Amino acid sequence: MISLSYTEENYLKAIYHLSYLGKECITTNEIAEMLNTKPASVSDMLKKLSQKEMINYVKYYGVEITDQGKSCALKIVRKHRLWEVFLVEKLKFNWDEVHDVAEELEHIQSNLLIERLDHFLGFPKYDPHGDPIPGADGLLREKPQIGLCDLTINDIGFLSNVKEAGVAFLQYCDKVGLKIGVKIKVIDKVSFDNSLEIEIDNIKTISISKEVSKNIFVTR
Amino acid sequence: MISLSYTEENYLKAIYHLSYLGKECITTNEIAEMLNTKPASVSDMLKKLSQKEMINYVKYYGVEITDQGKSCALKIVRKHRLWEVFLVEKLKFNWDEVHDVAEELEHIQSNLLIERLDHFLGFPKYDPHGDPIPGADGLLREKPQIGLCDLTINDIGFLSNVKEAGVAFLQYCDKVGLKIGVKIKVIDKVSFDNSLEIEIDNIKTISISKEVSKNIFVTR
DNA sequence: TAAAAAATTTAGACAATCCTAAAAATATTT
DNA sequence: AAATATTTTTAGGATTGTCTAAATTTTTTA
Repeated sequence: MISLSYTEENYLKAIYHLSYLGKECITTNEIAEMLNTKPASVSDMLKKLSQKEMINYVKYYGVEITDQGKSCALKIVRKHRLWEVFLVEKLKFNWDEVHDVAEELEHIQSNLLIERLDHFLGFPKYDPHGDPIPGADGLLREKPQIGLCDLTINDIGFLSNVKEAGVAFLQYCDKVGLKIGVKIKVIDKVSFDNSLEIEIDNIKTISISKEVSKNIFVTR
Repeated sequence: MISLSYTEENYLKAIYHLSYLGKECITTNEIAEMLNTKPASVSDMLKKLSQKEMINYVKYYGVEITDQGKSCALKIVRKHRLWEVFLVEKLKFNWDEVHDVAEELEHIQSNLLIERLDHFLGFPKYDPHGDPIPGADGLLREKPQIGLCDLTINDIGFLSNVKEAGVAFLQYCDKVGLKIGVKIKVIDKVSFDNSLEIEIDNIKTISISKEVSKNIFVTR
């Protein structure tokens, strides 16, 4: 088992997340932006991760994660999401408070720890934001989900996932009643700005902007 | 609040633990040995910790922890011991498995996390080895305890603490039935090698060496 | 398609932390 | 108290990861 430093883990995770968005090729600038660092630092690190065969790196062209790299990244993601569940379910954190702490906890090295934690939490399948938790086998089982912005009038879905873990966004969701599991019905779509009028749990109707609807996913 | 790096925290904690043993002055070599590093590295770090006013450092003479340093160290110790309780109570670790993981977890930076963890665990006063957990106020409340080796024949005590967190020692304790809370009665003391014959919980009688009895503490 | 703009990499420095080897200070022994 | 031994510090170098500035490559634009 190849071991990665704290920093290498963070780079690999960023590359994983970027490649997860369907991009075929990830650029140096994207990584730098995601990690709040400079492109020059990214270039240095790409060489190292390439040497460790976590990525395929072609100078000036871009980066692609290898199977080994993906497997390592998924282990980190698994830890991150399990810790998020712990923080929310057991320690009563709000879903907008967990990210930074989980960002630290995900680097703790102990298989026993993480398997026991998984057991303790009752083998959860999703984290507090609705993201799937990779299994101990390193597999990510996804449920098919649709962006709220892609629904049409009278479509119904159940809120399954929010992308964008920012505090402001999550607090906004809390405020208007957008929680994992609520039933959402699209009442109207304003073609001018692509804002949506939606009904939540048959109770209340609110209007949300395109920016918000892009970050919310539902299952049908 | 002055912030310390992961490494600085480890040095400070080592200095705290060494000074806790009643030493007035801690030497470079002792620290190096405790941290499995070289004296030269220790000298470098002492300069830094001295600049941050965590210690009083007199070249060639030795080191003394300041009030500020002690307060920082106690926060780390608090985190370490709370995590140990979590691992044993909630995740069903054995007491000989917790040290290394807690050694990592103690560096996670989040007051909210540690206060919520404390709450979740029911505000425990002692860790799985019987060591007192410093309060959120940074105070360490101790119970008076006596080394098992200092008891005399027919004395009775309750096992409250084991020093020496080594795996081998803790597994030995498990094997012979020495757990926190058991009642110990001194049956005989062999003057030749200072080994003890003790009765545990009125049930069984075993013989333990001086080395073992030195690491076991009881309350009366 | 040639020039300009943007992205990327390299070169060289810096900070933290570690090390080895040598120098300096302290402690011990005779 | 001088010689020896031990401890501690300094000097200088390695490593990891960061950065800025300059050089290089790719992309865009005119």
